[in-house]
Amino acid sequence: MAYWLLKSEPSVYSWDRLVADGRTHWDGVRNAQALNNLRAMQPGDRAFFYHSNAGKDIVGVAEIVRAFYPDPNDRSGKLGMVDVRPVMPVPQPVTLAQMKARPELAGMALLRQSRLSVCPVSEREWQVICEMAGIGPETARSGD
DNA sequence: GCCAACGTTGGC
DNA sequence: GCCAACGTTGGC
Repeated sequence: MAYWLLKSEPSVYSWDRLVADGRTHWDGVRNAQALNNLRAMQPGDRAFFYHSNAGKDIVGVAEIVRAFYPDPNDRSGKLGMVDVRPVMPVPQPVTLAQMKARPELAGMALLRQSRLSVCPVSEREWQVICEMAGIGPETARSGD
């Protein structure tokens, strides 16, 4: 199982909306690197849900429930999406500033490439952030 | 194939 | 609102 981080502007698609929807298509990704990350996702993988621009914090944990499949509306055949569902909100949102302050997280793709909207997260990074968020990593893993 | 101009993302 | 850090486009 792999770990990821999904960015979304709350004004465009918020965590609350994902919770209300119960499941959604994670589409609209155009950046080649972000698309590569999407393609690597497998059902059961976990992802932090990060609010960009407004908030700038991790507010929830989501699960990949369907691997990459092509976007039927894309003629180029390159674009695609995965399906995700909410697992749980985090008791303590973790801000970008808090993550920047942790040496263990200095290598994070999120911090190194601010424009990357779909980022990989290492197991170590996942554990550190879960701790900061007030959730046990095993809780985030088993879900529900 | 280079590179200037332009567009976009997202932190500040 | 500004701007840095990209990515993309198109003329040459």
